[in-house]
Amino acid sequence: MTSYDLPKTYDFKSTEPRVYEMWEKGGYFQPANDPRKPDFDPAKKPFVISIPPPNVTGELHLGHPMFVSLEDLMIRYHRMKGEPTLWVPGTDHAGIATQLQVEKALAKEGLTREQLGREAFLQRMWAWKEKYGGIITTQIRRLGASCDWTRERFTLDAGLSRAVREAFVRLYEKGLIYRGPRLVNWSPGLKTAVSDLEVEYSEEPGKLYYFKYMLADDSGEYIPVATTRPETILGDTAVAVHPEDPRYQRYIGRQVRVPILGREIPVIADEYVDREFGTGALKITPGHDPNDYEIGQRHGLPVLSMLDREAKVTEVGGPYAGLDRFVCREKLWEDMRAAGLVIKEEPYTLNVPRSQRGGEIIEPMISEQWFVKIEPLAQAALEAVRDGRIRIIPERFEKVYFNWLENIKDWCISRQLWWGHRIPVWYCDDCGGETCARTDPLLCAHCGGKHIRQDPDVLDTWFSSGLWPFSTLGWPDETPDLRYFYPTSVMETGYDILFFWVARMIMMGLEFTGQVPFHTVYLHGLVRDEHGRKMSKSYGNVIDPLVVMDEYGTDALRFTLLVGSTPGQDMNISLKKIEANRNFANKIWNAGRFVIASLAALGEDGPRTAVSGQQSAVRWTLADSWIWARLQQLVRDVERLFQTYQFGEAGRQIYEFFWSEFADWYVEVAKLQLQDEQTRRQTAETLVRVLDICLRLLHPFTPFVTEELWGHLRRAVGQNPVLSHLVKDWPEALIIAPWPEPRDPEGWEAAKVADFTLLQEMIRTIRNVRAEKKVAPARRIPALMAGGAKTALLQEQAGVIAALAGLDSSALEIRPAFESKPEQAIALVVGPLEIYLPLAGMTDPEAERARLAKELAETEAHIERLEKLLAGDFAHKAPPAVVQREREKLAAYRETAEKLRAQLG
RNA sequence: GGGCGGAUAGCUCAGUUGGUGAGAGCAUCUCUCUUACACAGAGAAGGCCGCAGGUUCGAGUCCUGUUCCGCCCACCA
Repeated sequence: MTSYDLPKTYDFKSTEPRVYEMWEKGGYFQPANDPRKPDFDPAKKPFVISIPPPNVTGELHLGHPMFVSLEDLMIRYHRMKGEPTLWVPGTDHAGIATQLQVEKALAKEGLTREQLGREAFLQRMWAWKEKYGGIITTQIRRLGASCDWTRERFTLDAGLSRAVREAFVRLYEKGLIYRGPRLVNWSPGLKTAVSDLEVEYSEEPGKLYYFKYMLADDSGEYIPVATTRPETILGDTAVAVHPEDPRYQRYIGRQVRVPILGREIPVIADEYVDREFGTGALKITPGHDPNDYEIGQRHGLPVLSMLDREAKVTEVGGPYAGLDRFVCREKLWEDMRAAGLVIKEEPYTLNVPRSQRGGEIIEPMISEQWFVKIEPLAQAALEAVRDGRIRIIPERFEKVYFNWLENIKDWCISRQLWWGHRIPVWYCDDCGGETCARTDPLLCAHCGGKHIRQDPDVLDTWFSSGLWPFSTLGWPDETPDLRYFYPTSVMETGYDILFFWVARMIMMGLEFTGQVPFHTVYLHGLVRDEHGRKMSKSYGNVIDPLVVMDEYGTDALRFTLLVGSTPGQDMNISLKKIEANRNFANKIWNAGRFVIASLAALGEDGPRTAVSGQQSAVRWTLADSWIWARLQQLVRDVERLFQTYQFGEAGRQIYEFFWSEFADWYVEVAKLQLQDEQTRRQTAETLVRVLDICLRLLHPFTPFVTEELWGHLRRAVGQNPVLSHLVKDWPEALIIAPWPEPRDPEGWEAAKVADFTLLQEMIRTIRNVRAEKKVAPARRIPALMAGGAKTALLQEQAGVIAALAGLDSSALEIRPAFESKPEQAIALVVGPLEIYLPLAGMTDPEAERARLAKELAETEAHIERLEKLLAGDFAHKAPPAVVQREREKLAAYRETAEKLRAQLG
């Protein structure tokens, strides 16, 4: 006999690392682990996901478990379906974020990157990456991610750098990349340009400053102007009024004098000006405001840059040169007040642009930058979603996507950083020509001169991530991987990077490969704390996934995230939920222990049973039939839900089935059936088969506990002389076990389910009364039952009923009907059944009558409602099946009412 | 200014072709250490499904309007 000694509580701590190692070493994460199968079976359609590459030195937060759980779930599901399945892992160099980390470390040594120099700084960067780069992938492994680590990539590695270079050059040659001075969002702290997406606006209290723009003719007249940024007065090159504004019409074309500086600038007319706002006159600073820039272009105004890279005033600002922008604001305003130019200040709520990274105020500034002419790319990307080649889940994000692409502006791709892909363009000192090349050139392509210098800037991080789905598969080379696995299948990521990343991948994928990079985009929501607040260190509400995994196990965390989230919807997480799911993992474990233990008992007398010819014509018990039918229904539902990306609902249904039907009911009945020589074997077999299928269904959700338990089950069944045939075709690990196939329901199923459901109702009713009457749980009580048409069922199930309802089976009497109702008994009616519990001394006739009367009244109310319903339009307008169902309900209520009346009578 | 999402039990949330007695987990109350599990079992209580209209035989589910909360985009000084 086999002795199994599994711990009472699932030990995730020792299990998880062992199981993960087994998977990874076993090669199961690679598309074809079976040596007999070729890697690239042309007959099969592969399922492929590119991981959203985390920042190479980033810290693990709940966003990671979210996407890892979802993607691993899909990957495991498809792998179990036997599809060649590939999940490409990797990390992102994350330009600004990573560079900032290293600069911060340098600052502790009192150093800046400028002091170190570009080359030495980059060495530090790489050293940093080597030191911390492995942490995040180790943590992602801990989450159970079944990525193919042999294909791991990094956005700055040689292959991907070549892809970036190729992409840039192609766009350049096509004329889709250009360089020029433009007004861009400048981050003075980071000293780089950032894209529109990297600017966040926040409402903050500020002031609206009113002042006088004096006419230059010394007439003493002035135009009142209001501004929120007085320091930009130093860069003004015009004052604009509405052409039809009677207040200011006479000034149009005249000159006014810039306060303090005394420069003369024109008064211009432009329809852009809103007469209602402020004073109706607008100062124009083309060098530091996007709208003013536009107006300036229209009127041919000069552009002055009054701030430098660090947001200090330039020589344009005359006496204020060198001052910080905010110091200048104060100082200039004071000086203007002294000069009598100030009218007033008003409190005003500003929408302040801030850097998504550093948080400091973004300053619009003119600078020389590289741009991608995005319009043609955007058109193709719009088309791909419009015509359904790409589907976004949830669908409403398609609208958001359209809206963004339809109003897109050119993409500023250059960054004044050092950590990243350097712009592959060289400038010639001799002829001034520009050389853009796939490999570093030695000579100028125009004049052949050798005095060339590479552009100092690097590319926006998202430029390289935009290539991710194909660059990781070998592009620009036509590798076997690229041919077989591209386009990928699903892009799963957070909705917060729909524009940053998803849209750009689609644009670049279409541009460079002519194909969509994936056919489905699945967007998950953000993870928030249990009251829906954003997690942040300052709130102190951060849940650290590592701590959670330590305390509750990875499966609990994964299951919580998977079951608690709906696509595109933010989710609130709490330790309470994780704890509940830790309990579920333990439930799985213990149900498994029970099944395995039941085998051991069977093994002892197994051969005897086999010899006696039990295996022929096994008659399933009601419970066997019921659980099997319910399981088949579950398999069908789960399949449908997976196909429609409703993973959370699928998880909930498996949970519900496993706990409330399998563990709470079937296992309880099985305890009886295992004691009976007649049913022992089939019960063990049913337990094994149901558990097996449940573990397969659960595996994508909770891979560790299911793999571990399945291994134990497989071994135990394999060693069992009676049932070993059950595991003949089980593979060596659950991760590659075939996914349960849905089958159409068989004819007998509905009736068996209905019978068992009636039994459950009856048992619950008896338990309820026992609890109400405070009958000691251990006390076995007698019962009389009138079964009517269900008498045979009840007689057959007497053992189950007695055991689960706590009845004394020697005092359980089941007949079709009773002539007269027993005295001194509690009467219960469950559908067509009458039950009497003769609890001597515990019954109060008056209370009993009241209880029955109340039940009757409720039943009659139901009858009345249904009669009315069936008499109306419902009967001929609703589908027949629905009407039939209501008719049956009505009949059942009538039967119940009749019994109740008889008992009261 | 434009768009989107949420509002269902005390709390956090499910509820996807509208089908007619509204679900889960946690919390609460009562009982039980019954040989898988106290990270458990049995039972109970708890909900004009935001509000107002409409469509329909039938609405938590579809339409219109509305209130509150949140998010995204745009950026009128």
